[in-house]
Amino acid sequence: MPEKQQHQQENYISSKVKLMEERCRQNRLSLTVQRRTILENLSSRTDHPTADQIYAAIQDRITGVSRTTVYRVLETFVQLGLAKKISNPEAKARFDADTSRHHHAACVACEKVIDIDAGLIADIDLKAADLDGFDVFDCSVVAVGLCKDCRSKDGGARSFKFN
Amino acid sequence: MPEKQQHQQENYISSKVKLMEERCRQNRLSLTVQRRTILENLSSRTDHPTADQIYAAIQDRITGVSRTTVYRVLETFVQLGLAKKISNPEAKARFDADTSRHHHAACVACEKVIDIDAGLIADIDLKAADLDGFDVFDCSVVAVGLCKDCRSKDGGARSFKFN
DNA sequence: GTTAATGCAAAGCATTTGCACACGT
DNA sequence: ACGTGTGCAAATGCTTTGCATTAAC
Repeated sequence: MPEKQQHQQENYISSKVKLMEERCRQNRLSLTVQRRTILENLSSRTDHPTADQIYAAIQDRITGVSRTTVYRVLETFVQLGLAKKISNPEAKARFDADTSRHHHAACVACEKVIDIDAGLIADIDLKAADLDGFDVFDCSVVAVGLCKDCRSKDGGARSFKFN
Repeated sequence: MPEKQQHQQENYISSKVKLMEERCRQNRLSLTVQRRTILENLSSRTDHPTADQIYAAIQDRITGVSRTTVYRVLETFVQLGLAKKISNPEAKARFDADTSRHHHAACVACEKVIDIDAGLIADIDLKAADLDGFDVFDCSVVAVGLCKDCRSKDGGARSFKFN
């Protein structure tokens, strides 16, 4: 890695860690070695690792970390807005007999999935995007949020606060 | 349900079943009660059920169906292009320290997830869509396909053939 | 000193697999 | 008859939970 790029990378990671420290203080969460190490690892990579891949990667840095901790810490990061969990609200496969192109909105509270009519959203044009040789079979929009019913029940409770 | 709507619904379901029969014959797959019942159930609903929800729903229609069969039949339907599996390529949570809006392309073969720069895709405008009171926190495009590497390995093998 | 976080082992779900039997063709 | 599909039970894999111990504030 060229020197300059490496410096930028280090800056990025340390600013991420600083942000975490700030948000942890705001929410009376402890600053632990595990949280720092996991965030450093996650910020240093762009491959969207699974919890287990992070667990494997930090073994040599902290001996004796448990998988459990990795899962818990990552969940905390998501709630603190420091990381995103992708492609998976509630890790269950859902099926749809409607194979025509349309989009989905998933409610984080009740797990309901509603359809969004494709005609009402401008066509997604992937042509301009750099897909690095990716051959796209299917492509759709996934919105994540709170449905009408759950919205009226709890104002969209976010566990932790941050700006 | 109004009479007319019910007729349309029944037509839709039976045409789905006919399509399945056609594609099963094309691929030397047997026409079984289970396949018919599961497809009828899936086509009659718009709530994107999980395998287990379908399993529960068909209990009174075929006593003694097994969960296993429901999973297997649904998988077959996906391969026959009769149904879609949504929000879940490989049911594993993946994390991303980059919380800025961007999109993802997931490879069905190697499970790799690559980023698509949001700037290169026209902004998704959900305003026109009928979201039925849904409060969207986050919204992104998920593309599913074959990455460059896997594309060169196997030509994008599809298990079954259909038009 | 309190409160919160960690590690361990065990439990919990969703999903898959191996194998014998039953069914569709 | 033959090949496929099904059901069962057990296995697998990811993730969560309860509880005692340890670390952070």
